[in-house]
Amino acid sequence: MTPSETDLIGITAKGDKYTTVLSYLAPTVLTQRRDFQRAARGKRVAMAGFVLQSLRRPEGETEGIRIGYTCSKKVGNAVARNRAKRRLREIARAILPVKGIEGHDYVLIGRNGATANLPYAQLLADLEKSLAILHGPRK
RNA sequence: GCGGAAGGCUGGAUGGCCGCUUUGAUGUCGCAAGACAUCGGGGAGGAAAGUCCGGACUCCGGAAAGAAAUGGUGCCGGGUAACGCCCGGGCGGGGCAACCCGACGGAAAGCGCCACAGAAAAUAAACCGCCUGUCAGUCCAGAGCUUGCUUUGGGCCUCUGUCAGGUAAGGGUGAAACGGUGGGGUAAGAGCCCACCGCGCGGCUGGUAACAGCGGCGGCAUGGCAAGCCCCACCAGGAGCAACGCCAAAUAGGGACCGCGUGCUGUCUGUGUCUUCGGGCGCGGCAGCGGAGCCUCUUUCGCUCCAGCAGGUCCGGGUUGGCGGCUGUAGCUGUGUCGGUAACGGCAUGGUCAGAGGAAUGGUCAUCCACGGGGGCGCGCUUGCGGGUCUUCGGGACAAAAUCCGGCUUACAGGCCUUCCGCGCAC
Repeated sequence: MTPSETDLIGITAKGDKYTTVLSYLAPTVLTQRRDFQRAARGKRVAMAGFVLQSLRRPEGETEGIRIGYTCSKKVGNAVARNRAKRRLREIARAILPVKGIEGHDYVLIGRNGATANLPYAQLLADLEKSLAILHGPRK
């Protein structure tokens, strides 16, 4: 995990191969509890299928986009939680490398029923919309 | 055909695009660890679940035996690595049957409890009742007179009451009332006597056994609850893969060895020193004795300590990260064959391809297939049901590995198969 992260940073620093090697830009996944707790203090946007939290990390920490997923027991049993997390991962994989902003931590939270059942296109659109709400006024 | 009983299988399919994880080969980069690319292989379940039992494995507790405590199991025999599981059998209960269900050892070791109701809930007792006797009245006869009372005698036929005794048939209560039914017997009754049933004891026969059958004896003793405590037999040391091992980092001050030092007695062709040459004293090694510690206790064996310390050298508890443990073997399973009623076991042969780790095994779209609802068309007939076809809408049970096996329990849409039972119809 740690070597891949440094490698990724090395290549993005060169800059030029941006579009061809999208997979290089795959966001690092959050695992530590304290990262989730810190992100929870940041901005949040609630959509029908999920809740998005976002926080700009302080200067000097690791670079790149980081993303975490949370599905509590409110979402359902283990099968329902797994399905919700997988759909959240898919929309994050499709949107974040393009629309996400360097140096931010994002946390996607699953919602009971909706995350697993809403149409996929709506989830994609909602994630774009929520990122625009988070980053829009600042620019 | 309808209604059941038992057992087993299955748990959507195909394709396009985009991913995740593991692994093999090749290539590129890199000192290396490794990273990336291309091609190829693998990637949830019958319950993966509940975490309820039994193990494997790992660590901890000095070893073994016994005891106590605690917990569990509980008809008999077999299977198994083991089990509280499975198979077969017995007994009891349910069902017309197929079949199903069973905390199924002991209540004459002891304690405790048995609500309400009822006279009485356990060394039996006696409320109503039934019967016998005594006395009084009633009854019969006589006498007196105030003519409905007094008194004398008789009787026990009828009834009423008091008292004394017999009885437990009947009544009523209850989940349960001190054997049941019938007959004899009696003042009324009663195992008081008899027959059958039940129960107990001992015998024979069958069975490995649980148990069953047969005939004998005993007049009947032993109410129920052990799912209240308990007794008996058997089984269990504790904790768990977040076990545990290794590596690195930073950190904290624990342990081992060396040095100096160390109960008593004996011993040493060890050694130092003193000597009057007998030996004394010190140090060291070994043995014994005593004391202390070592699973809750006891015994035996074993181990450690019995003096600590200014010092020197080495190791490193817990934490974080990484690697291992980690998936193939008491294996599991298909087929054949042999033994066994069966569970299962032996032999031969084939397959065995999840291994994540804040946790992959997917996301999405299309078509099809189950299934459900609506509508159209035509068909059968028991006239409002059956099945056919077309179209449209909905729509996919329960539930996701987390060290691994054997079980149990619980959840589960729809579909499929086999065997058996009862009823109806036809032959």
